[in-house]
Amino acid sequence: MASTEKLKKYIASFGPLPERDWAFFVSRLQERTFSKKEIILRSGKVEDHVSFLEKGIIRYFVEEEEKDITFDIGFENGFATAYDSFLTRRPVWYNAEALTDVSLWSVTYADLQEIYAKTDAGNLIGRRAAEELYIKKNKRQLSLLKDNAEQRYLSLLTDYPQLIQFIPLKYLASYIGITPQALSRIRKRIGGG
Amino acid sequence: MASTEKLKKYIASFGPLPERDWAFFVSRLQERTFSKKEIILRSGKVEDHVSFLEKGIIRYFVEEEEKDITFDIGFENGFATAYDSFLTRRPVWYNAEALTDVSLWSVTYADLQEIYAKTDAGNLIGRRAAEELYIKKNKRQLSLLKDNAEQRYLSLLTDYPQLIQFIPLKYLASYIGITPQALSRIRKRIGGG
DNA sequence: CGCCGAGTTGAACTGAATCAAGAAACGTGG
DNA sequence: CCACGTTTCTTGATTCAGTTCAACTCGGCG
Repeated sequence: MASTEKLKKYIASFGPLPERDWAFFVSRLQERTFSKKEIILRSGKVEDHVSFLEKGIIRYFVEEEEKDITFDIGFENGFATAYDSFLTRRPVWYNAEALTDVSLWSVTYADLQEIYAKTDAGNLIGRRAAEELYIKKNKRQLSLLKDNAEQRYLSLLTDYPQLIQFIPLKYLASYIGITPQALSRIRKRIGGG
Repeated sequence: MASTEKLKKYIASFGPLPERDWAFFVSRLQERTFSKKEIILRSGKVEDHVSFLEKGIIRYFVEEEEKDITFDIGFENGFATAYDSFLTRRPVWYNAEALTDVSLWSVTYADLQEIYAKTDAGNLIGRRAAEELYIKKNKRQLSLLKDNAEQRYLSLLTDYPQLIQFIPLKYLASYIGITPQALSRIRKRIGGG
C-alpha cells in the first residue's frame, strides 16, 4: 500500500517531469518487498530491475574464502541495481541482501526499454540512475584512495547518521575495508556511535 | 590520418552493427590528439565528449594539498570520459592528463543524442560505454577492498604488461594507493618489472 | 657542467591485521 | 518468557605492511 510520492519527488528534482510521462512510468512500476536477511539478487542470476529504494538498506557482497566482502551498500531514497548485469544481461558475480525490511519500486529491463522509447522523461531517469550509481562509485573509489579507515567511517556517519545504526558492525567494517576488530576500536576511540 | 578500424572492431564485438548505423556514427566522430603531458580535461570544465582511446594512456587525478592522487587510468582500446560530468553537464572536479601521446575518437554530447535518436546501434554503444566504465570502477573498488598493494600491482602487471612501463612509478603508486617508496620496494621484492 | 625531479634505500614509527579469549546480543525451541 | 547455543562484538598482545623522514643516486636538460 505504499505510495510513489517519494519517488516522484526524487525524479522531479532531476528536471521537468510531464504528468503524462510520470503516469506512463508509474504504470510500469512494481512494488517489491523483502524482509530482513532475504536475498534480493543471488550470484549467477541476471539483474532484471532498476529499483528505487523506498525503504530499507541493501548490502552487496562477494563470497570470499572464509569471509565475505561487503563492497557496496544501498541506502534508502536512491537507485539500487546491479547495474552492470542489468545493462549486459549477464549474470552477477555477487549477491544483494536486505539488511532491514526493504521496499522497492522496480521497473524491469523490458519495461524500461519501452519507457525510453515512449517518454522523454524516461531517458532522463535512466541516465540519471546511471549517473547516480557511477558517481557513487567514483566518490567511494577516491575515498578508498585518500582517506584512512577512521575518516571513511566518519564520512558514513555524517552521510547516513540514522541508517548506519541498523547495519551490523562487521558489514560496515568490510565496507570500509578493515576488520571488525579495527572498527570496534575506532568506535571506542572516537566515542559516540 | 588514423583509421576507425580498431574502434569498429571493438564496437562490433558488442553485437550486430548495421553498416548504415556505423556510417552515421562515423560521420559524427572527430579525432582528437594530445601530446604527452598535455591536459585533456581541466577541473572546472564540463566534459563534452565520450571517447574511444585509440592510442596512449590517460591519467585522471585530483589535486590534494602537497601531492595529487591518480585515481583512474585510461588504457588504449577502451572508452574514456569523465562520465559523471558528461551525463550531468556539470563541471568536473578532477583533471585528465595525457601520460603519452594520445589519440582519441570522440563524439560530443549533442552528437551522441542525435546518434541515440537515429540509430539502434547508438544505444548499444552508449550503454556499453556506460557499462564498461561502471564495471571498471566496480572491479577496482573490489580490488581496493580485498587486495593488498602488492596484489594490486601484480593485477596491473598482468592486465597491462606492455603499458605500465610507460607510466612513471609515482603515478602507479598513487593509483595503487601507496607511496612511491612502497612501490619501489614492492618492485624490488618481486623482481621483474 | 650543475641543477632538478624521479627513483632507491635505510631506519624509525604507526595503523591495522592476526590470533586469542571473553562478554554481549540474538534467535529459536521448549 | 526463559534457557540455550550461536553469532557478533569487544579487548589485549603480537606481528606486519606501509608511512614518514632523510640521505643518496641516477638521468635528462638548461
